[in-house]
Amino acid sequence: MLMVQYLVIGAGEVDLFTDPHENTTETLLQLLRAAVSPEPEADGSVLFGHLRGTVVGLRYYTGVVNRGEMVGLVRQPQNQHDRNAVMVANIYGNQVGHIKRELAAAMAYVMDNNLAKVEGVVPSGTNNSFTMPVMLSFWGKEEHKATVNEFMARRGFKLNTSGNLHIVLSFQLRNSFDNLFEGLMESKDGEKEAAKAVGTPLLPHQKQALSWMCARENKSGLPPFWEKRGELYYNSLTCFSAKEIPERVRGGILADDMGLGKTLTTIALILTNFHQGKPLPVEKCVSVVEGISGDSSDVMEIMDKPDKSKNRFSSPCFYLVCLSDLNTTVILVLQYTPMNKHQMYKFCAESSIIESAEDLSARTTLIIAPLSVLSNWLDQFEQHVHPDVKLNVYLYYGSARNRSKKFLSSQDVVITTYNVLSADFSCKSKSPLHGIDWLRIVLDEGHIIRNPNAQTSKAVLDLKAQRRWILSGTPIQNSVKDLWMLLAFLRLKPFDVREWWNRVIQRPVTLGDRAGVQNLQTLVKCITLRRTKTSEVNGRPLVFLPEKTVCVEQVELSRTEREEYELARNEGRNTIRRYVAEGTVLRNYADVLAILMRLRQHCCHPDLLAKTLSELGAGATPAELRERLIEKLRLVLASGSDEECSVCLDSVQLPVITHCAHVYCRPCIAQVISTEQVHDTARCPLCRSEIKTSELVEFPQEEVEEENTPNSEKWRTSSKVQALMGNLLRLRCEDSSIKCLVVSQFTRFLTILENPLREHGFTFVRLDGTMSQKKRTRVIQEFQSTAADSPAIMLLSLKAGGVGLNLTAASHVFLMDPAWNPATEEQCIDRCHRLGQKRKVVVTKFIVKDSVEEKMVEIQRGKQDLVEKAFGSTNSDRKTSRIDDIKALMEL
DNA sequence: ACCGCCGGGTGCC
DNA sequence: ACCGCCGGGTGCC
Repeated sequence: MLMVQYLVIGAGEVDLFTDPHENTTETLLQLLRAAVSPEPEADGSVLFGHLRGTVVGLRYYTGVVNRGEMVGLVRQPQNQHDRNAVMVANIYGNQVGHIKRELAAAMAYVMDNNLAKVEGVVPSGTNNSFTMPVMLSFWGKEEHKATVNEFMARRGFKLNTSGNLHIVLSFQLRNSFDNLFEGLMESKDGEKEAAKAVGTPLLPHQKQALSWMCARENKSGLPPFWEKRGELYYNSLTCFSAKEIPERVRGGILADDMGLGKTLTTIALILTNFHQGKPLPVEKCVSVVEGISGDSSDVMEIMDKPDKSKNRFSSPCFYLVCLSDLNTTVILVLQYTPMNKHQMYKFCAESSIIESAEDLSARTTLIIAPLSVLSNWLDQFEQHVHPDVKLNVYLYYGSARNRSKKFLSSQDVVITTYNVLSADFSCKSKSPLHGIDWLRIVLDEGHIIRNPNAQTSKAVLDLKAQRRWILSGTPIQNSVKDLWMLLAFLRLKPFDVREWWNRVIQRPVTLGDRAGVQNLQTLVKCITLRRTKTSEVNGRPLVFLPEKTVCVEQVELSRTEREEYELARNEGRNTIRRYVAEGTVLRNYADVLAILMRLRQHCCHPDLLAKTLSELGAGATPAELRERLIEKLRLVLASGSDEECSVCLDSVQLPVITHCAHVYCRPCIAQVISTEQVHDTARCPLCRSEIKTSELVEFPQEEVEEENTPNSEKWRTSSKVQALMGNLLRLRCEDSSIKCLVVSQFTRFLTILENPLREHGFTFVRLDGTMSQKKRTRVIQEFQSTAADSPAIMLLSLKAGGVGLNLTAASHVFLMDPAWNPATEEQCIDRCHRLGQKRKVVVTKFIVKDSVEEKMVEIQRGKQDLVEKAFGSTNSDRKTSRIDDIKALMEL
């Protein structure tokens, strides 16, 4: 019940109590179910046609709509008068009326059976006080089109399939076009000085970001696409209007490239912008001499006059002090806290005395970050908060974490991880994080929540806060879809409800509508600040980064290696050729990946192959089948292909493999199965084989990658290893202080590389995904150390650690094998080519000549082009492009 | 007149 | 609702 109430608030500023006739809770639950459930995606839907219908009963409800406004159609199966009822609501969820009975009966069948989704636009608005027309458009899967149109026609409602609805739509879009620049009026150019409590001077672009962030938190302009029309506020995209000023998003997305100081800027924001633009009152640790010149007339004693004959500060006492510091005169209450030998005083700024109780209720900023960057946050607070300032930062992590709401909300900053938050959320009533009204929430690497089905995302969405920020170097990774969750988190109305997002942004964009793309851009620009490493302020680059050169070093295979490679290639090519001819490439995707994988391993080192070749025969028993599937799952995940789940189009989380060997996130495929099962047997979204929940195979928990360390007696080299060692030895001669990253997707290759490194007396450390957080931090510290005996080389698994890792001690990067996704490589390079790098960065990519690796590089290039075009690639595009990729890789 | 016509009452689902 | 529909009152022109 708690959840229901909260969601109601989340869906829009709905007044629960104005109209007793409205069954608001039920209505909104349905809207929200539509928003959260994996309804047939807008981008997969086709228009069946449209129909002019009638909305009746207007006089019974308070919801008002304008000419051209979009309305929501919600089934009301519980309606006492008619179980076919379809209610009409505006964007805030206020009921406008009902669909006329006969039409509602027909629509109810179509809607309840998920044959189509119906959307409405009211061409005339509520002129008439009794009824009004509504333009209904039916959307759904192609295969349901005929069924729906026939059914509706039989009931006497013939869908019009020639397009006059587009007139309505384009009218709306042109309408919004006029206001395109309104949201951009807010200048991003101003600079703001940070509060004194920030110990590190900000760079100009960081002051700019601070200024922008403060403005976003404090100013109360209208959100994008809203304008004032007389007494009302009007949304030009949905044509919705409201009496109350639409709540502005207090926060946004800081999407600067990594290395530009998002963390520092955020710390500055926390210290600089408390309530009403005033700095956060913080405890100051000052010595007696500095803090108060005892005779100063500025100091007014207000309590318990200290006995001057004794130690002046022997007992707790309070002073009222006026200081002309911090640009403004501030009255401070000083409290002596006797436990610290350095004479600690607690300063409470004037604001905290005068402020209303309401403001005081929220003082804490909650920072949620991936585990890998937790320590970075703590370091940065340590580093950037002025040493005289005692900021209360609490790390909410570990089993001994303090779960007291009172304690947490008295902190200045609480830091936690997505996992902890998500774990707490699973028992929501007990989650202290969900019981606090935060001043501000900061999501570090906020793109983590872009899959709305993920438990973590739900946990994040359910937090209460006045201000919300997303920090992310890559806010859009795959498609426009990624953005929805971010906007929902920011409570960007009305797009936090999925239907309006789909109708106004997502569908127009996926259909290639230019105005749709414009609107999206406007929307994003309004709430996002993004600078890249190459951006400039006043004609100067933001940061001075040393030059970076990337060179490809071709590796020639030895004769034996070449022979083995060609053998494997021909065999694989025949298999894939057969799949292509049969049209079963996707059905045999795991096999295809296995073939490619083997070729890629051949290019690196023959010993990589040993294990994966142990293909079991045609296993007949379920146990054997399971074993093989686990093996394939391992293969798919280890292949570094950045496998994405075809349901959420995101990289797989909680991977499971189907019997047809396709990998999905467990929640995603479970949802697909439960939805499809209702009418039919569930089918694999990729190859249409029948699938069952009970047959999903996941990675066994106990499965720990047992390193069959190739013992050094049997150790042999390979052409690629030789190429690397040649470079490393040369570099060591040139300058022994140079540090290198040696990167591979195959952790077993890293293990193999340990042999020649030891042989040649290199000191090295290793960082891969299997290491505990503690070990990681230690390894990074060791490597970053400038001590003479510190490691010169880091063996790094491509995906380890994720973004945010700081490896600036290295200036040379060796990418041992190409990745499918060039962004992964870029991210990896950026770990050393970032703020703090003093040397020129040299990146060497090893590519085996005449091999699958060369083909991969070609495809990479193609994908980057695609990424630059940004939007538009649909799911089916992806599938065909993937098959094309495979063909190209095998030169078919 | 087991009709038509008139005019008042009435009105979502 | 300046409608449609219902049902009661009414009944040549």
